[in-house]
This record gives sequence, C-alpha cells and structure tokens, in this order.
Amino acid sequence: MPIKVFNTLTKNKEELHPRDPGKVSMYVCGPTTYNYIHLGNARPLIVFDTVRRYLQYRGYQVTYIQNFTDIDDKIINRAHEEGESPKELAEKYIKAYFEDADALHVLRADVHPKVTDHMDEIIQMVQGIMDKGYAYEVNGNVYFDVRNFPPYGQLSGRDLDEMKSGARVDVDDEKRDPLDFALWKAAKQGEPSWPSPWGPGRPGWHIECSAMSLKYLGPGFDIHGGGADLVFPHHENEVAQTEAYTGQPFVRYWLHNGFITVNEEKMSKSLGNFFLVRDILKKFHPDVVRFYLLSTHYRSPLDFDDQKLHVAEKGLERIRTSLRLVESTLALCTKAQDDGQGPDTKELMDKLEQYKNTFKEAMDDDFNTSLAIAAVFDFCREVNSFINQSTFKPGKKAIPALHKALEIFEDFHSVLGMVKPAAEKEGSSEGIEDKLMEIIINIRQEARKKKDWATADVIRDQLKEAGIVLEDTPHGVRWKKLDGGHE
RNA sequence: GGCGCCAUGGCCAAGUGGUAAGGCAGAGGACUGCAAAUCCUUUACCCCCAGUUCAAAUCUGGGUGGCGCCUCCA
Repeated sequence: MPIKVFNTLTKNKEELHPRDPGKVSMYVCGPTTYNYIHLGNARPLIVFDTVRRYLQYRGYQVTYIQNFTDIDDKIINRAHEEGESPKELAEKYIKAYFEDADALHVLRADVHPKVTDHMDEIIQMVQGIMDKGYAYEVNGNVYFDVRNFPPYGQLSGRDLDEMKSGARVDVDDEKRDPLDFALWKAAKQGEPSWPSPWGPGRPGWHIECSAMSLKYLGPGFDIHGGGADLVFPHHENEVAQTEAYTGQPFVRYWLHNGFITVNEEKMSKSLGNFFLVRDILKKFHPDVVRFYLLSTHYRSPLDFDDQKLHVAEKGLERIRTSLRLVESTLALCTKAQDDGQGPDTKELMDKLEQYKNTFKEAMDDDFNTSLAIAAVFDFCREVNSFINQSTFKPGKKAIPALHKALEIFEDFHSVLGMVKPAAEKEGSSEGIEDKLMEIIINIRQEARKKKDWATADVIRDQLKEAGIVLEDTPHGVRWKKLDGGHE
C-alpha cells in the first residue's frame, strides 16, 4: 500500500512516488533566527519530524534539510536593539532553537544550512535567472519578473490580474509589476552586505530556500514542507525562481501544516499572542506538547490553551500506564518458574498485530496522526484487558506476547516520538531509589498483612505528597513518579 | 475586493456515499481493606434550508457562523 499525501500544488491526495525509488528528499522551511521559537513555529517542526520518522519507519532513506534564515531585516533590527551584531544574534537564537527542538525530540536534519554560508550559490542562481531573462536589475536591486513567467500563481491558485486589484500590494516605482519580488537587495547604510555583480547587498527572502534546496537535494526533489502561511508568497516565489532557473519542476509534493490559534485567532509574532516553546516547557513536559500537537491532523487548525495541554497530559499518561503495565508484567513473567495461566496468547498477538496495521493505515493516509493515536489507545485497552483479567497469572507462557506488545510500543514510539518516556539520565541515583522504594513497600506490605490500614495509608499518602504513587495490584505493588513540569 | 479553509456529543477530535473511531469529563457497575490503575455499560436529530441518490455527516446549490492568505509570519 503506497503512502498518500495531500499535495497543495494539486489540492489532492496523491500516492507518494519519490524521485528516486526507496529514497525521499525533504526540505522544510526553518526559522528566522531573531527570537526564541513559539508554539506556532514548533508545529511544522514536530509535524514534519513525524513525517520523516514515519517514512523512515516504512523503509525509506530520508534526506532531510532544514534551513536557518540568519540574515534579514528583522534580524538586523533586533540586533541593533540588543546592541550586538546580526551574526551574534543569529548564532544565539540558533543555539536556543536547538535547545527547544531537541527537548521536543525533533530529530536533527541531515543538514541545517544557513543563508550566510551560501552566498556564492545564491548569487550564482540570481545571475542565472537574469541570464535567462526572468529578472532585471534596478539601482543594485534585482527583481523577479513575474509577468514574464506565465505559471506564476500555480501553487497558491492565484491569478496575477485578480491580485492586482487587492489593496495591500506595495507600490514601488522600481518594479515593473507590483508583484515582482526581490532576489537581491542593495545594501543600505550600516547593514551587513556581500559583494555581488550588482554591487554590495544581500539576498531577498525567497531565493535562499531555492538555492539551498537545489544544492542539497537537486531539482525535482520530493517533499517541501512549511506552514500554510508560506504558500503565498514564499513558496510561490520559490517555485517561480527555481523553475525559471532550472527549467524543470521544482518539487513533487508540497505539504503545508495548519496554524496554531489562540482563542481561535492565529498565533503570530505580529499579533503578539504567541507563546514561547521554552515557556510552555516550564509547565508541561515536552512529550505532552508533542502528543498535543499530533492529536489533531496536521492540516487542521489547532487551538491552544493550558486546559487542552492538561487533557493531553492525561491522554499520554494513559498510554504510559499501559506501557508500564506491560513492562512490569513481563518482569514478573520472566521471574516466574512456571507457565502461569491465562487465555490464549496467540489471539492476543493477532489482535495486537491488527492494531499495528490500523496504525500504519492511518499514517499511510496523509499522516493521520489523530487516527493513528486512536489505534494506540485501542492497542492499550487490548493489552490492559489481557493482563488485568482475573484468569491471568504471570508465567513463561505470556512472555512472547508481552515481548510483542513491547515491540509494537517501540514501533509507535519510533514514529510519534513520545510514547516512551526518555531514559533516565546516566549516573543518576536510580539504583538506590529502587532499593529504597523496595524497602518502603516491604514495610507497608507487612503492615497490610496485619491489617494495619492506618500505617499502610499513611505511607501511601505521604509518598503521594512526595510525588510517588503506589498501586496495589493482584500481582504486587507498583510505584511511579508523578511527572510534574519539565525541569 | 480576490482566493481558500472550517462547522461532528459537555470539551477535544477522526470519519468524504451505506444509519457515527478515539481521548478527556460525567453516570452506573466489576475489582480493591480503602484507594489508585484497569475493565464493562452508558450519553450524537453530524450548523440551517433545498436538491441529487435506493441510501448523505459525507455529493450539489443557497444561507448562517468562524477562520486564514493576499504585508513580516510556521
């Protein structure tokens, strides 16, 4: 079964047939590094990270490129405000970007190219576009000539003449058409600049993604991703530049994620209603944020508030509880001397396999993470039912089925990136913690044997206050630490 | 003004022709010394009107409401 993706270019779900069989090339627009990233920035990171993980899970060799826009007006302005160079400012926020993205378990791209490292490629491309007659130079500025490129508007479904009537287009005497956009901007006083055939200046916003994607992925690469607000003008302009330059189709599949909203309004820096990832992570675990963002289909809008994160927290906890149940039961089975008792494990294994397939079918259908997560919940219920039914006694017989359950949890985790808790830090006092808990639990069990409920309850209550929850089960006592805020 | 998206139970959210997945919350039950966790049961005239069809949440037309892009924006 081929994977289907919704292609903005055709407005249809299409089967994914990569340029090179078995390989997928992806380019995702990365941040302009003049501030910490906010939740709206985090959505495409997590969405396309999940796309990448799933493609890898399905056996594709994925090449993933995500750029940093490390020179533009906003960076220059901000640098002036903060009294440092644009370079220093950009480096600071690139570092911060990685801190946030790593926390959210976003895998690093194969290459994170920066604009300032690719001036030669950019200048060469601008020159090439001029040579082919699709761009012109005025006073050191180079503009793309949209009227001369008939397919302009193909991605965003716009008509040049209809747009002209819109009131929000800047009038600029230098341009032949108001919609012409800058490939190269002449340097202004006090701004960083690079030498070029048209005098000192810097690249326009759009050309960088064309130049860098072309360099690392070549013409006609597979997937270009980004937020829906980039469709026009950014991606439209990328298509125009690149196809004018290469004479070939630029990208096979355009994928765009929907917005994060706050009170049903788009979260954006200009509206000032944004929440920084690092602030949210003070209140919620990164895995919860990830779960929350993936619980809605990537193309739908997603409204943000704390209450919804709390709901996500509970949902994720349900999955984690099931995972722990499997792990602890497997430990009991491994220790057991006999076969144990219980219903047929073959039937369980078949059902688990079915849920795994449901998960895959959901992801195959344009990365429907919402449906896929529903399959994970169904899977958990199946496992919970099996282990908690009264006829079940842990023993050797159940080991293969429990192993299989853990393997499938691992599959889910490899795609969603938040099913399993991150491993405890190396060199922690975990060993001692386990021993202490064993001692405490044994003391409490002695009290319970004597029906000294008062003592047993005091221990349980006080542990809970300390953030440790005890659960008395038929097969022994389990404990877990409550996940509070992160760090 | 141009282009586009969305409207599903108390909340969130899948589902694009055959009488509604999943999560959270609520109610009842099982289990438990009591809890917790878990399991079972239970809660939907799918925004309105008209049309197409044997059959529509799902297609078509109209309406109402909300949102987005056209300016930096993920």
